Amino acid sequence: MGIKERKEREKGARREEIINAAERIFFEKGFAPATMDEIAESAELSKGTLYLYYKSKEDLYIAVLLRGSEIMYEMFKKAIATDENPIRHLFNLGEAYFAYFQEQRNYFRMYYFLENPRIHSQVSSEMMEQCELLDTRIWDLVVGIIRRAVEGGLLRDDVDPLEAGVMLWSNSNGLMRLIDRDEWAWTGKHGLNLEAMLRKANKLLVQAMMTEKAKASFDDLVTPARP
Amino acid sequence: MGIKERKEREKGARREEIINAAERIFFEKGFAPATMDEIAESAELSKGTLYLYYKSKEDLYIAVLLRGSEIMYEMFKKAIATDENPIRHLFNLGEAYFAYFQEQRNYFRMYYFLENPRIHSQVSSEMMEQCELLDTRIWDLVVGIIRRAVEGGLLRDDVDPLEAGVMLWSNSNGLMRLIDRDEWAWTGKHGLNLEAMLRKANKLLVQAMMTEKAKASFDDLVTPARP
Amino acid sequence: MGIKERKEREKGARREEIINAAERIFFEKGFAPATMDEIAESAELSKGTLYLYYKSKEDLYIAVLLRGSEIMYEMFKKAIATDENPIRHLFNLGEAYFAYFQEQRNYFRMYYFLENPRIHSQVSSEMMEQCELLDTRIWDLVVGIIRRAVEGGLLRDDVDPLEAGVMLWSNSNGLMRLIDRDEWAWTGKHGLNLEAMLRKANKLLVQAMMTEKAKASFDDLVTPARP
Amino acid sequence: MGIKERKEREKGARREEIINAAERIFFEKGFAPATMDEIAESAELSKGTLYLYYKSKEDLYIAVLLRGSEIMYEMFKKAIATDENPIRHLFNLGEAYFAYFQEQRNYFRMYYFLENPRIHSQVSSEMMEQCELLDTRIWDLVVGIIRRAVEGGLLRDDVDPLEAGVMLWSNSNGLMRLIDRDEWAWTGKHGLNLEAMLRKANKLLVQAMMTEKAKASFDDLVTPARP
DNA sequence: TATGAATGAGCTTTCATTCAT
DNA sequence: GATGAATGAAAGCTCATTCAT
Repeated sequence: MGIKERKEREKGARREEIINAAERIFFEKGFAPATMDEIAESAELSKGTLYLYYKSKEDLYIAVLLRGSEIMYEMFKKAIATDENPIRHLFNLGEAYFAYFQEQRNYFRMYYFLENPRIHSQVSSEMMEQCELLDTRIWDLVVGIIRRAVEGGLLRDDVDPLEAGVMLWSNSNGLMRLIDRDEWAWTGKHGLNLEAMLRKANKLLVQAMMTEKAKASFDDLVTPARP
Repeated sequence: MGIKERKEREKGARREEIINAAERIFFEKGFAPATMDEIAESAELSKGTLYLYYKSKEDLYIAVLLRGSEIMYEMFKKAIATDENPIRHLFNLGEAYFAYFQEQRNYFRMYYFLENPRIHSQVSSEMMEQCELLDTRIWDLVVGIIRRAVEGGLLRDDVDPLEAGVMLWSNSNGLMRLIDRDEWAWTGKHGLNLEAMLRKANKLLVQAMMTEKAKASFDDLVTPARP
Repeated sequence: MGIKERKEREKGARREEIINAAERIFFEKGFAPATMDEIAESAELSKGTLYLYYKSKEDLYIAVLLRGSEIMYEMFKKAIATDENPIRHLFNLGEAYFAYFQEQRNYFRMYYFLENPRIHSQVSSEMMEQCELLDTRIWDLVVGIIRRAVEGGLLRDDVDPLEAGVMLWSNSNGLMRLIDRDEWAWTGKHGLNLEAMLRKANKLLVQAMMTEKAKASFDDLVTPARP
Repeated sequence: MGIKERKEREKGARREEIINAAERIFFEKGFAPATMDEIAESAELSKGTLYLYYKSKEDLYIAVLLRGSEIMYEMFKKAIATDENPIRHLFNLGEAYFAYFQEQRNYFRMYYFLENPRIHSQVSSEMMEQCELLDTRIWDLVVGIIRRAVEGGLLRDDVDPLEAGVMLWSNSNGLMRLIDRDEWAWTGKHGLNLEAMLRKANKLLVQAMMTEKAKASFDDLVTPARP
């Protein structure tokens, strides 16, 4: 009975190896320029074997992407695994997202390059489902935090948790893309500190949604629980 | 000497025709799926002639993009060609950008697809220069408005005009991309009004940068000068 | 000693199952588009097992074909298992072949697709032998009938039984292929009744080979024995 | 003005060269095993150029086939370009078809291999039209001869010209395929003269359709006009 | 200047067959 | 005997770019 299990394990391991290889190539070249030949070679497998484990190049891309989302999810969970107040958690999430952006820049880029609709339309439904599942889990987490902040009287009660989340998220993305693509231009030529701006903009948005009471004790709220 | 001028004029006209054709194709298909054959056919020119006027497919793409920036620049200029106060002008610029996003969606998309690093790296230096020139003109305009708002005591004097501009711009972009790509998901499934959110977020950011005095007369500042 | 027999029986049964599956797939898709994977799946066996029982895809194709020939042979035997006269038997065979064509169209088509020389050259010698064996049995049967007709003074004695058989058979095939492939064209566009033509042509050929005596009593000869 | 013509001529010549090369490869290997690479190499052209002149492998196959049909058409026209009687013309056509079969065996085979429906469905409409045009011309010729024979009182007036033509043609095809595939078996092993049988069967069919008057003077009718 | 024929590298996917377990 | 993972060759088609005319 151990045989079946071992086979399962090996199969899983093989899938891992393939993703590892695909990751190396996609990170380096992006989607279109990457070739299945390169990935196969990098995985030290035949091209045919790749297709034994993943239905298409697009699926493989998504599989790598999912790994990135998984990482992000874990980072987010850890960011709120404290007994701090929701506002603090919200800032923690912002920091976690920024850390993800900085530490896992390759995944971040893959996610954005995903915009190419051609990839989107070729992905198998299984992969799609996994994507959506993970997406949902991440959003649930974020929205949950904001809701708690509203319920706790820290954010104004006319704040829609999802709306607030989307607003902060898209604001972050706008600046992150800037940092990713043009940091040299803005920082070097114009002396901007884009990272600080990102934090500032988010802080402004959050403050604008806070109740008067919360604003009054803002420093307390956003100071790490244990210095 | 008239001959030389005529030749110049004709050359310019031919370049226009080519961009017109390229635009039609790129708008319809995006970068990669568009082919030089299609563009040549649409321009009623031979493929070889295309290369006589533009060095590469990438250059052609950028040429179309530049036209979009030109349009944006004109819209921006018009948006501040009133004798309103700078805060009002700032909101006008925001609206102009949103109008550009809505009315010139094709250019907006082309601009973002530009992120693909492959395109970036193949563009000729002449094109690059033109891009930067136009970029500068647009940013000068935006930054100028914000500077005047600071100088006029409407925005706090610790506000860096460029920083503020970039912040508002990237915040807008983040939400615009969302609208462009996933509006159906966020609006349909979750009932969000992304357009309203965009305006709200920008307003919050601007308010957060306003002086107390300006905030007090906010409604006056942002009400159109003459109804 | 029972063990060996059981094993034999099981082996035979397994071969049957495989042919059943191969048949389903080949009938549906033809030779080239059918894949060993599909056949294996349809047989609920592993691909490797297929190769344990049949040397190649081609062999499997021939194995299915043989089953078709077997059916044809049985139909032919039944067609002459009456105590009618040889001319009647000859027409019975013609009808049997047509019935085979109509009822077992899939086998008929497989047989003709066999013309592809690629298949031919990959078949194992064992399969080839079986093919020839069955072929011989069928031809013996046909030739036997014609010989009896000659010996019985119904067909002219300058008629070579094998030659006559081949003539009738190839004439039938020519029209059957037409029916199978292009019936809609000839029937629909030109109003031909290809089935009637097939019968007519064969009848003409047989009549042309009959003795004067037999021709005189043609109607008696070809009227079913018992109405 | 000569330039345009020369270009036209060269383009035509290039198409010819490509067909020549395709012919060599298709004759040797058949459709599926032939590769565009081989054809390109044989044509001393790049693969891309092939696709400049022909839309697909299938189209190229049909183009070669059309050449075969053209040859057949010319042979048929020549076969009846005498002032002989229609019955004689009919036999001439039979001989011409057999000559085509013998001398242009490769084209004959290509035509039959065409049965593969996969080829059929991929052919461009222009090619299809050309095929049908040529087909029609050939059939018009055959049917015209038979009609004249009926009108001249040589064939019975219940003979449908098209039906008679199809009957003779499919009968011929049945035997030709046999000759092409299995001559060695039937001739070598069983001593049949398939070629003679083909002539005999057709003769029997024609005779069976002749009027009594014509049958009486059969020898006169089918003896070449000028020995 | 304008043409358009020619190039040829490049890419994903399929599948019969093998072989270690 | 049975498995099924792994192979790797094969193949059609596209397209940006060049260059002789």
